[in-house]
Amino acid sequence: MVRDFTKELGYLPLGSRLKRVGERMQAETARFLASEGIEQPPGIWPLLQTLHGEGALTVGELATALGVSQPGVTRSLRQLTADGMVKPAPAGEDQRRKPVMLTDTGASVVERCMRDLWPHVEAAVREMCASLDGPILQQLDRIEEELDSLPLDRRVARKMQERDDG
Amino acid sequence: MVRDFTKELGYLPLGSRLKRVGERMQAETARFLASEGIEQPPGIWPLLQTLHGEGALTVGELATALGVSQPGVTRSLRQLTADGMVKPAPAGEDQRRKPVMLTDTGASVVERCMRDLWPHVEAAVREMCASLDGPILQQLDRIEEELDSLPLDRRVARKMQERDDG
DNA sequence: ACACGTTATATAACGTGTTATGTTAATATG
DNA sequence: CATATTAACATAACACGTTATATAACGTGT
Repeated sequence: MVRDFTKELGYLPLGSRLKRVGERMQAETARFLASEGIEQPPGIWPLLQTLHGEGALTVGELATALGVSQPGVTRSLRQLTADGMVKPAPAGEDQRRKPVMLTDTGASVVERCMRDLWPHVEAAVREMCASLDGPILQQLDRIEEELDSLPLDRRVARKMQERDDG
Repeated sequence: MVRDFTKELGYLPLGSRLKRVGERMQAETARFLASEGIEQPPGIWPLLQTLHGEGALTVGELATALGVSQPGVTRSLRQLTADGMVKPAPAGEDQRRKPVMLTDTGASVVERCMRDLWPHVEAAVREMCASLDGPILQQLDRIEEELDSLPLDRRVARKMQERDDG
């Protein structure tokens, strides 16, 4: 068995470990969503949520708000447009600016998530983190252990079940 | 100005935020390393460190130890071989297995990092996290604030300077 | 009116991760 | 021994992020 060097090097690999744990949580959340019939990739939700909250935004505004690159937003919007989730919004005077907004379909998908799914995801994550305390490295250790013992999609599904039972 | 929805949704976007902060720290560490003449991408160091600690490992052993996909390891090793950092290791009886090990060049690069660079990176990260306390979401908020006020490469460079001065 | 600098977005190219698949070697089974 | 199954790794294809660049639109100064 190979030693796990990331645990031996203290704070040195903190960035790497944060990234790994984050990706793992995103993947497990996506697995749960897929089981609920929602196939959008994990990274798209900050964008959809922001559009839902703000109404119409341009590529650049989204990129700045989300802290991602502009071509990445362009690409995501191209896909979401093809999926019928977003559409061009009424433009102002400046023809360079291309505001977009959610379609009715997109809005109803986001609203369904906000009403039916996110509360359980949030509760499952919060509950998993509730007993965590101390330095961030220790908290990461513990989150990894928790996910090893019960992945996030299973935790959320259990939350849904409690709701159905209660 | 667009509202930052990730901060409003509590624990829901924890995975996404962990990933973002982790990537940011990795990018800033890579910037520091580049300033020291080391151009290996951030993701390669766990692999190099593991080879340095273990001697020779196969693709599958590395993939399992690092928690990444086997083709990803294959690709990384292809590049590292081209860079002269790793080479094939003496094989056993099983002709399917292709163990690799660090070259002398690779080992000396890793050792230079371990001796001269990682201690400062680790100290900078540890110092940045030293005053953090409480739930992980709050710690992430604080790390982001710390990185906003002084990026990691600048923190490490400062650590190097203190060493030079002291 | 025109020249030039800046802004907004699309596109190109690249890097880095994954899953799926193909090939070869080794092992298990009847 | 022959065949089926599994293991190990390379390769193919794709997804998703980035930086660099191209193009169009806009603003400013002369």
